[in-house]
Amino acid sequence: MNIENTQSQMRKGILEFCILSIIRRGEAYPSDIVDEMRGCNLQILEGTLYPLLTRLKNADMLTYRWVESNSGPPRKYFSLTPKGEEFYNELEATWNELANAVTRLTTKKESLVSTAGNVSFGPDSPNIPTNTSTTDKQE
Amino acid sequence: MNIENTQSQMRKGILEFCILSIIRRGEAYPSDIVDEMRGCNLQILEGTLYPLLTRLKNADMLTYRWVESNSGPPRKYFSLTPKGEEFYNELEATWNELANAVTRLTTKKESLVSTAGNVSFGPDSPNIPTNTSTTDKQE
DNA sequence: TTCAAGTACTATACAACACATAGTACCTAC
DNA sequence: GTAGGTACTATGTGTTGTATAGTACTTGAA
Repeated sequence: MNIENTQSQMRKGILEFCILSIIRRGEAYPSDIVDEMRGCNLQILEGTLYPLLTRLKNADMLTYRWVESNSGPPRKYFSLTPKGEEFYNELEATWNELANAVTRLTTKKESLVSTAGNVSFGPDSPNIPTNTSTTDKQE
Repeated sequence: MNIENTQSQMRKGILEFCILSIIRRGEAYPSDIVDEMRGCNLQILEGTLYPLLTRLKNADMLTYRWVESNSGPPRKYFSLTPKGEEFYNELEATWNELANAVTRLTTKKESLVSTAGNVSFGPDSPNIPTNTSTTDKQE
């Protein structure tokens, strides 16, 4: 439970969305995409991107065409299919809902919950430990 | 690659953040949290929440105290530890960065990439298929 | 011509996590 | 004391990002 891991989890959820967004603006091949992402402070690795593109292609969200390069092997330039466009739109809606929900949650004031203070402890509850803040591991 | 799955992936990354945010406003027990999340259109299930809380507690981000209920067994009321506060602040910063990055990506205009049109096809490239839009599965 | 270096893509094993599901313990009420 | 509800626990599964190694093509220099 380190911070890097959690940050990576956050990124993870929106990777597809970001990649589709980049491709949506115009054909792109993997290195383009990596550069774009990095330019927006979004880490992504080859080992992540290639499988993801393959998955999207096999789901008929993307197509590609081979384009020769003058500095190395040919490249796969990806673009969105109609189905991919539709998918992207749904993801965009989802993202907006999510961002709204987070904003609502994090900006809400306190004292909506926390009725716990009114409930009295049970002095004779059979299995309830009496210490207020427990630190015992129980796995 | 259905939309529900991807939406779930998006949620996944921010679950910890949201839960910490709720607890941060005041002590809460699991059902409180589920209700709060649902109230913000954020689906979460028991089977997800309980392991997550246990993980956070074992990482010393949360503590709990037992509080008797007058309608069932006693409840674990969770609250943030200092370490948890710190963790939350880092997550908040990460979320803001991420949200910014997505905004930048999705609102960027086209025509920054897509220089692909200028590159000519190689008619004699050995292993390059000549069809423009491929649909072959290759796994 | 052949060998090295760089670029582009592929394949495989691994770890983290949400989710589904079943199970246990406690409480209240009839 | 037994049934039903609430709170929490335990285990297995599928998806997916990541790490790492490997293959194929191109260019350029010895």
